[in-house]
Amino acid sequence: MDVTSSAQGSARGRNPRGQGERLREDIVSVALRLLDELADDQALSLRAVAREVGIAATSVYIHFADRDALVLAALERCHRDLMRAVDQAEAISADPVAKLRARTLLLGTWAHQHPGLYKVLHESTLNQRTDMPFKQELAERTTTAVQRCMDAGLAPADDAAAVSHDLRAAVHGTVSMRVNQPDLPWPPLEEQVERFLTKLVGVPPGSP
Amino acid sequence: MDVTSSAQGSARGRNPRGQGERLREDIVSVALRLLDELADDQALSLRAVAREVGIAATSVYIHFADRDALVLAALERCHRDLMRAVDQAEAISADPVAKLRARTLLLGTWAHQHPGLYKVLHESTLNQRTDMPFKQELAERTTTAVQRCMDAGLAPADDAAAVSHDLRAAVHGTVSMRVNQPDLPWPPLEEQVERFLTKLVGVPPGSP
DNA sequence: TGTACATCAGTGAACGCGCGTTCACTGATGTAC
DNA sequence: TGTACATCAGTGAACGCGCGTTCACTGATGTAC
Repeated sequence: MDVTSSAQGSARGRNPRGQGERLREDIVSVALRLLDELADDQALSLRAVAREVGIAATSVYIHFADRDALVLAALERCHRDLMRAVDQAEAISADPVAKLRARTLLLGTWAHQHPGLYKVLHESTLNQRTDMPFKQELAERTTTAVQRCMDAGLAPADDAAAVSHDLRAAVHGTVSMRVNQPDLPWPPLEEQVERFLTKLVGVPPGSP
Repeated sequence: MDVTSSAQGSARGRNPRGQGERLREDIVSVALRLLDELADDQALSLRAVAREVGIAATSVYIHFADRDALVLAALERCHRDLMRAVDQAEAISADPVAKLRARTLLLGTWAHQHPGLYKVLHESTLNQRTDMPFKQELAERTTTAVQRCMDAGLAPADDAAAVSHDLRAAVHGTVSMRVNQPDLPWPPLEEQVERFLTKLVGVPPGSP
């Protein structure tokens, strides 16, 4: 049996001088992995994170004030990564409708790949305990994407914020149902998203 | 200071012979109240329930095999009560569209009144750990309500199951967003539900 | 009518566990003189 | 070039807490004879 390494597999040495921030990144990465597995912010223990990183529990306090600060930092990185992925997906086409579709679908597939993180980000009780202002960016960008479709005449002119909210609600709803009851036989997400886009936003059906 | 009563206020005496089941109902009631406050099934402790009921923690085991069995029993009663409320709301009118609207709105207002229970019922990790077959009834009845509108010619004939799923997803989505971030300025639920009914189901707008 | 016994509705002490957090500490590496 | 000192990146023991669950038990009430 390998004595030099613990549960997480790779042995951790002390970081060189000036590189103490590396540990912070490692802690956040492990926290994100565990949060995705647990699908519940309250279930994540600081000690479990430390154990998995391969450090003493007390070392977490070098970088984070307390458990909640750690979870919040993890969710902030999670959100940043997600935003970048959405931006990339949108960039594949210049067509406003294709952009809106790509962004919407990416959110759906990301949730499918990271159901636990999706739940923690949008449904954990941390939302009640502290507010996460960064989350608003996602909503604003969807409204921008909807507005683009209207401006280009590809969707009937309307209150973009209201339409965007309807679309986000519908997509969040089906994604939430799929994430929370993964064993039920759900219809294909693509077709449902297409219906939401045509019925709620009013974009032409089946455009590229 | 009143020594005869504990935190919950009313002193509890032993139930008379043959009435041992009363305690079971009391435990479930308290569990529901705490679940609504906590909004998280994992956060509910058997000991907290016992404390609040005014009994020894061990007494819970007389009626429930373990903590999860208690939570499941509570959610089953919660669901039963909710179903009855929905049925009552539907009964106020004979018009299929009014019925569908009433049922949909009641689910929304119920969630607003019991945000914690809504979360536990639909978003808690208990959904992953055990399945709750009774929940399917709610979905089926919505599909029935949609089908009625189609049969009466009040909505375009379509796949009622798919339309029902779209409607439930949209409503669950906006309710979930409102419940999880209660401090954000949400637009009126009635108007949004009306949009979902007209755009997703295709019922005539503003009918009584 | 009396009494032994069964049943019922609970109780109290104890178990081992993992948790968040505090505290004083270690030992390697750089820096001022 | 040597050495005292500061800084950095962490550690280990300990705290008190609430938890789920097990176990042997109590004391009131009904029932058979």
